[in-house]
Amino acid sequence: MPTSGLMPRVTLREVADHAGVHPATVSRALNPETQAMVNSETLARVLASARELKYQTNTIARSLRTQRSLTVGVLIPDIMNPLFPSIVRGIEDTLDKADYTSLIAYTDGRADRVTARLDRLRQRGVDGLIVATAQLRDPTLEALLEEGVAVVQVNRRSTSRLIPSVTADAAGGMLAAIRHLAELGHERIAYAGAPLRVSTGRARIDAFRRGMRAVGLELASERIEQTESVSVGEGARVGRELLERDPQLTAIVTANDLIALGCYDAVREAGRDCPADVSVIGFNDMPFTDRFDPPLTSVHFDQYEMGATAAAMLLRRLAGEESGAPRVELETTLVVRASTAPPPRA
Amino acid sequence: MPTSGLMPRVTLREVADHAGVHPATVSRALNPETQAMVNSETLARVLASARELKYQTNTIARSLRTQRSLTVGVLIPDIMNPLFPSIVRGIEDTLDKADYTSLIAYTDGRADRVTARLDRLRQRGVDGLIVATAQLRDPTLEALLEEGVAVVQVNRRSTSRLIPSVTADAAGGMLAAIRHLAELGHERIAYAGAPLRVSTGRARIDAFRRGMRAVGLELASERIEQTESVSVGEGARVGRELLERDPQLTAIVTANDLIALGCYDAVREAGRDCPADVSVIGFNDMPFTDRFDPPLTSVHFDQYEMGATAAAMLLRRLAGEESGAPRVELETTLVVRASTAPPPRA
DNA sequence: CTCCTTCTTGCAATCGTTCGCAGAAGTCTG
DNA sequence: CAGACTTCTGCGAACGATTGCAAGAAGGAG
Repeated sequence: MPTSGLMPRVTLREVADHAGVHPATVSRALNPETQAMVNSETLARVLASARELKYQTNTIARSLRTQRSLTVGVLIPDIMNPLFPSIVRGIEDTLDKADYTSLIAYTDGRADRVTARLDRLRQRGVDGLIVATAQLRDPTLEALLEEGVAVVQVNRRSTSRLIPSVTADAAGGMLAAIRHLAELGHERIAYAGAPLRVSTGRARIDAFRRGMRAVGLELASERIEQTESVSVGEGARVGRELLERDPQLTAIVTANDLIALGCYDAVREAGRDCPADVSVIGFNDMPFTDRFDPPLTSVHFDQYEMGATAAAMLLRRLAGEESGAPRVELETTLVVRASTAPPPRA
Repeated sequence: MPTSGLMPRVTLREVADHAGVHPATVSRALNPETQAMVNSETLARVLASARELKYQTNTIARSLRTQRSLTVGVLIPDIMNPLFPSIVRGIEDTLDKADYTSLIAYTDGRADRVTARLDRLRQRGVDGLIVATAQLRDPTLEALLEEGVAVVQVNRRSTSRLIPSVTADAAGGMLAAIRHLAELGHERIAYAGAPLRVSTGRARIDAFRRGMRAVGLELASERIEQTESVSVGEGARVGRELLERDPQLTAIVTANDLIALGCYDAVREAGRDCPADVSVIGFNDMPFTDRFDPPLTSVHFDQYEMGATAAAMLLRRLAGEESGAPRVELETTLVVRASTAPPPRA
């Protein structure tokens, strides 16, 4: 009859009986907050009993009583995108230190799944949420805000200034990318962006435009295009489009490493070479970019750190220590590798 | 006063009052199992009330009462290893269909963290476990088995034949890899393996030995070495070692793509070229291997499928439909890319 | 010796469900 | 029309912890 499941078997009551005290006393003895209330002699006895019986608090029972689950929901668009494991890891580690556990939910970028996942998480009684799926205009998030749910956005953010967020500094990264290309001598620079309905898409195209102006280069609308979704395939499609519209372009700046990979394909299909004929720059500097062929020049930021600070912000909020809605922007730097080179001589 | 948390606010009792019935009736009406017990008229009324009040069951309360959390713990050595996101995704998707949720825990491959994570999961009352961290001799797993906990191993497995597992067919993959090299004309083939304390390390070196014998090639012990851990750095170390011991070797078969990447580095450092001078073959065929420089020839298996079948096995076990301990081996195939070529002419 | 603190512990209610048991209708059979 | 049977719903006790309240003991002040 091996079907005991993993539920902890020894209860508070049993420890109490063993130590000859009331369950309430055991509860107090085991909780650091209330430990001071109990006589040091009894405390020792209770602790000994607990250890002997290998007592473990039943989190479920506690949560029911205290109305706090010590659990945080994490909404991720797609775990297959190599950007997210590092972020998740940062979240996980910091929550862990505060005895919180994270419940991760994947949405595949589909809005209907967002609500479904959200309901699921709510049913499980999460105390707060970290959301990496924010749309620029996101009614779902605003509804959560209305309800007074603790929410923090990571990587992407919505227009609502009331929800805290941790994002990467698009302006700095883009400017560095464009400067780098300009210094190499590029002039006809194209942009392959992410969908405008998410903040990263929006912020990065804005940053691209400003950056081009800043270095005094021409902004031709035929050299700017967005993908429908963030994927290698879409990147290839847009890359082809750009190369067709302006065969003279010598560089493509992208909003994302996956899109950049797609552009590699497009360049190759057009019978050209990266970086000899066309330079390509990515964004995010996801793991293994240095291994690609050619190694990808990309805008880098600390992804682990992004997750960690988002989690820390949420914890502060849950502890009631923070009531504002800070918008943290993480520093970005350009990592130059081999996908960028001087333009071919005309 | 925005601190309501995410706990569902409307309770069964409120729905009952609204519908003019007893809470127990609402409970029965909402549970598919017991729905048949309630009169269709009352059923309709209760359902209407529930919908109107947007009732959502409080999973925590239910779990406390039923002693089942509908939660499964997943132990992963390292989420940063690109092999695991796909597996996790497969697990997640199949659990989801059965209304189970997964609690993911990362161990960083450290044994002490395994027990800590396990205690954590147990406190949270998981119904079963999917373990990707198994050591070949794993007392922890055996202890769990003793306790009658439902456990399934994925990717790696321990020696205990009592615990179900889903792994990749090492023999088939290795043989295909060696055949491929032999056909290209290689003779001095080296092996860079994973640690022998995990089953993948053990199984793959055995498979390598058998494969070499099968095609009639010499098995020189100086051309066989294992890493201490599964990482690019360790792969490079072992690669260097192998190249130093036998500078004449023309191919390296590895137990893992990360190790293969390390071998790329070692080959390059030795002033040689892959694949012109040294061919390299990986194992796992993780995402983006086709993007590496050169694109990596690797032994492939369906990682998503691996996670999915492991989850399905656990679910069956939890439903009491399965009492044996099946050991599923997933088919492996060699994906030939550009890291393998004929050996240089002597 | 009484009154008032301070410390320590026990009592019992509560969190939101589920489920065994029992009872109230209603139906059927002979 | 009595008795047996089915169908439906309510009652109340769990599940395992936490916590406000009260009470007993001990000690000090007046």
